[in-house]
Amino acid sequence: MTFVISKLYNVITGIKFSLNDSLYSRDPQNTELGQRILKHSINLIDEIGLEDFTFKKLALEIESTEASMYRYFENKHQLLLFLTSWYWQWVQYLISIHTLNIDDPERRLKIIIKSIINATSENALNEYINESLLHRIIINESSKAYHTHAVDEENKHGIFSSYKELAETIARAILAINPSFPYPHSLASNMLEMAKNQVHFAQHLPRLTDIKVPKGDLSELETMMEFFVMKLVKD
Amino acid sequence: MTFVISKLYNVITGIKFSLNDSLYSRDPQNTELGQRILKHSINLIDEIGLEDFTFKKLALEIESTEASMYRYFENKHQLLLFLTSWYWQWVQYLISIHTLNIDDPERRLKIIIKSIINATSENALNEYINESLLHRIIINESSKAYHTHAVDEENKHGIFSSYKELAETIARAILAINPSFPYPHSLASNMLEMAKNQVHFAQHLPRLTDIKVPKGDLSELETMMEFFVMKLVKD
DNA sequence: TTATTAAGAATAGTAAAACTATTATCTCTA
DNA sequence: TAGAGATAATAGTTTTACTATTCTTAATAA
Repeated sequence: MTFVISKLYNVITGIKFSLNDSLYSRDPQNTELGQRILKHSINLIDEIGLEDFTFKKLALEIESTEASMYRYFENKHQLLLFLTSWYWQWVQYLISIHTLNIDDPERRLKIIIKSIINATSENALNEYINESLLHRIIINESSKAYHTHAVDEENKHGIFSSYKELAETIARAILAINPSFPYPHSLASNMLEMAKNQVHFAQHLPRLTDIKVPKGDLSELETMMEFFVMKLVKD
Repeated sequence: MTFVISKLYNVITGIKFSLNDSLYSRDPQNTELGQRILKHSINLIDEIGLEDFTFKKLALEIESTEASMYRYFENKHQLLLFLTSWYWQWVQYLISIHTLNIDDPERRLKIIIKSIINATSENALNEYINESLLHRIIINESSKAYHTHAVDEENKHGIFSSYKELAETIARAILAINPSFPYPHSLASNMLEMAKNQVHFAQHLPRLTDIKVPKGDLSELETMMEFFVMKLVKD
């Protein structure tokens, strides 16, 4: 019996990404407490927002201690960086799966758009990350990850590489359709930002958008994104 | 002599906008200390970033007290909201001047693009707001203004109306070119966001863009924005 | 001229956030 | 069974983000 419990203690379930060392003090994916930190921080940030989120509140939720949180992440900003990186790797992973045998460049790009937008509804088959809530955090909080005075320093440590690699993937797909398109990287990053912002606007500042997101249904966003991207990319 | 000093004390110089009541506790544009708060907060936020910025440091800079800062703004988030609102009203004002006698819709939209991008180089003729630094703050920090758990509450109080009115102006200009364009508001907000993000990326995460901003020269951004917008809007 | 008001300064707090350090305990593994 | 690694428990410190109160001075209105 104790054997089962002690074994359970170390079981790592589902998908796990290799993330840059600088995104944590100790990799939370590898321990039970680490996974609980991820799970509950996603719940709590979604619930009260990053500003009001503290390690003390998180520890209370988990029934652990503040000090234990600090063994995994230096501060809540690093935790946010971890969560966003994880998310972008997840999107990258979904794109690679869904475009595996697709040769038509236009179909590829459309699948990429779909993957960016619907990453939330696919299940990572790990128990500690709720992609749907994480998606909401990405929409609401992720811009804070790179809008900071420490961007350059953090960038040197490779903190943003998953985001940049995802943008590179999209840029390549754009060029596959139109090799002379002059702004593939700008369009790629703009697609990612637009996918976030337009949902946020639809939900909070509806005069800033023309789409609706009824009950989280993102199909209007997908139609619009396709319209924008295809009109721009095609000759 | 005392007369001159006491009179100087109350001189309000240059342009002044009427901003929503909820953006301050006491309108900083109306007093000497208020103007110094605006001026030095712009300098200080630009220098150390919003995260490290505190009213204590600001008071030290101004040689006033923390408590006095709180008589103008409830907290630093409200100060950020004030600065961003001021900036968007400033851009709106520039657009209205520059498009005054322009009837050709395409020329109008191009002037709008130019105004959004080059708002920084025009002088407001008031001494307490440095538009160039403020523009950098907008680029680096303004997204934090509406990415907060209190968006809905703040939106109810009309906090974001200058941004929304500016977007509405742009949307109308888009429809003037192509009345059947299906996403005028989304394109308008995306233009504003893109103008910020692409500069930020060029300066800090260059793999996310194709433009360069050498020594703050924004001409490549303008060319790209025109390309994107015109290709999308025109039939 | 004086009384009133408003602006700002000075002082002195508090509560919470954001950490850090130390020691103890517990469990797994060698 | 000893040692390593993970987590807990405890107890701090510093800084931030405020609030409250009193005092002084300047502007203004009667």
